[in-house]
Amino acid sequence: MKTELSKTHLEAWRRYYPSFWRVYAAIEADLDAAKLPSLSWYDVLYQLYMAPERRLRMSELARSALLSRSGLTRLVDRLEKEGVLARKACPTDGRAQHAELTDKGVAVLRKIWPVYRAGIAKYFAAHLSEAEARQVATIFGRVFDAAECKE
Amino acid sequence: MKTELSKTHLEAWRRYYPSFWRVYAAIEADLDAAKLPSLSWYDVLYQLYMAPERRLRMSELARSALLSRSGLTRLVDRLEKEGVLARKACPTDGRAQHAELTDKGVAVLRKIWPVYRAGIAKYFAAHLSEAEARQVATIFGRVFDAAECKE
DNA sequence: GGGATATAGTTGCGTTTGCAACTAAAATCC
DNA sequence: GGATTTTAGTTGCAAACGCAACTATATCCC
Repeated sequence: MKTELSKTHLEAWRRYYPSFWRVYAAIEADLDAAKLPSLSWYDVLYQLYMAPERRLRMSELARSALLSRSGLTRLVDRLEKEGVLARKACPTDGRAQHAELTDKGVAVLRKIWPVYRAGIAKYFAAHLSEAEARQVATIFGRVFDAAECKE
Repeated sequence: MKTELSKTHLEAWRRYYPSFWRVYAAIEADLDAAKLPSLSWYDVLYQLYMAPERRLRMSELARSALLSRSGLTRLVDRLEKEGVLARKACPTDGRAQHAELTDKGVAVLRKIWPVYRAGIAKYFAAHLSEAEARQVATIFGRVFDAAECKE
């Protein structure tokens, strides 16, 4: 595994890293201003929305929503209390729980999305040409896949 | 301010956003495994290291280290307790405090950097050609600058 | 120059998160 | 098939952060 770092690559990181935080904070601020839940909610609900039967096991959800297992447990506690998802025991594995999106969850997702989309457009997409967007997708798709398995 | 979002741009976001979290988590994990302080420490110390006379006002530091003012106050509390920086009253403005990097702070910075650099190389740079790195720098420089002033 | 306003930093408090330890249910192994 | 190990999820606890309120100093404006 190579650990050298060219000046060019370092420069790329030095711009990429803080820009992410700014964009992220700006989008969160917009959601908050619209009295909507934060991106962590959206991430979980969206993963469920995409999943077959709108349900996932807790551990799968933790992985795809980029949270620790304990972090997810607490987040699902809050989401369940709000009624946007429900825990269901897994019929085939007594240890497992499924988190299942409710209709209310779908509705919440649909309320968040316009604001989220506008944030992505304003703080991110507005500064990329179509060609650049394609490149960014390619590059970070690669980065994402490589980071899947640790080390 | 445009808020439409092409499929291409959306796809770019959908790869960019989670890849950042994975890379970030992987680097933090490496730092933690090496019993080194986290990136938030590095960010603050590095900003001071780059600043004239290795010192910055709290509010400047908060902005450049991407933290809220209160968050910075607490972080500087911890850093000061570790002796890697020191608060100094500002001679020209009785309200202001300077955070000033100590020699120990420089030493800590130098201990963190090799691990951080290796993380950037492994999880990020290894997946970008030189040309792509230049483009990423250009693109996210633009994104960063635009996000400077809200709305 | 003195009262109103703005700015710098800190503090109280609540929220969110992760690690490590724990419980319970598979899966493995002899 | 019963003991051991692994896996799924939860819980105790502490760390880190942000918002709103607060204190102290500076600036503005008449």
